[in-house]
Amino acid sequence: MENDKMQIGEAAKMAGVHIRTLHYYERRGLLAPARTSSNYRVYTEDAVRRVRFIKRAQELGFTLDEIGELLELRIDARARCCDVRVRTEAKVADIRGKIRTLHSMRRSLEHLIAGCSGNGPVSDCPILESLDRDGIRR
Amino acid sequence: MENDKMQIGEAAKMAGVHIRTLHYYERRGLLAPARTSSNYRVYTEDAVRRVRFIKRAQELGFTLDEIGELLELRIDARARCCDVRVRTEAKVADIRGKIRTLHSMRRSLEHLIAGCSGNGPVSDCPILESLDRDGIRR
DNA sequence: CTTGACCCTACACTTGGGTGCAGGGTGTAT
DNA sequence: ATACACCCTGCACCCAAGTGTAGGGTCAAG
Repeated sequence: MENDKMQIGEAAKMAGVHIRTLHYYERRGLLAPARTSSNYRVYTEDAVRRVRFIKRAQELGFTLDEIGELLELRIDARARCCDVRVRTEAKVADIRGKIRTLHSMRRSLEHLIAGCSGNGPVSDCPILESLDRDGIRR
Repeated sequence: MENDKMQIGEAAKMAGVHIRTLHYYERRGLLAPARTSSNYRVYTEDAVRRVRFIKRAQELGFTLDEIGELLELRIDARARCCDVRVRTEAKVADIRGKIRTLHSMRRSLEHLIAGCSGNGPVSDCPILESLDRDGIRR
């Protein structure tokens, strides 16, 4: 019955994070574990699931602030599914923008590489020359 | 003859950066301007070109450390063009990896959105449920 | 000779997500 | 009773690439 109560070390291990990360999430308001009489934090399996939720949302590109909002939405009974959907769509748009930027960076670099034989002294290097002379090609 | 000598304010304006950025680059070892007798920094047009080089390389995704290496290569007479090319190719590989990660993040989020009607209370939201339950889909 | 624009250094602060360490307390097994 | 693993707090530090601010010094024009 009480076997899902654990100390911070075990909770950290189960969630796959550092103890200090749990401290940190608590400071950020993402966790609020109970305490024993000797002031030890007590975590439940729910808390561990919550931490896994946080890590997965991070992998999906959400910041801790955004994750905090998602967690609050979950608690707010008036919140609607579409609130979550809108945030997720905004994050997708965000990611699209990052991908576009990286694509143009990659194109520019590939262009530079194509103009470089790889031989000769660095003084003749067309890559360095181009960085000297040109703007970024988009 | 001496008309390419300037103070930090003018150099910053010409390079399109903040004065404090030039201080910072100097601390990072990317610049080493001469000094007047009253300890004012003196920049040449070469220095301004160097700063523009730095900014362009940053736009291409190089860190200041990597840019420092590129600048040193330029000075090293034994350095060969292919040294620069190798670094550039590594950066392209790096960018490819970032793009792949972002693509998988986007796919996962789009998958979540597709499963969400946008209606109903948040307690039924498939997006939050999925974050609770699943790992990231790649 | 004073005003204003410019410069100097050193230090602290920012964002985001933590990590490290010191100096203490707790709990249990031997 | 003491060794050992575990926990607590608070402060400082890390990365990158800067920005902000205080408290001074320099220089030219009016």
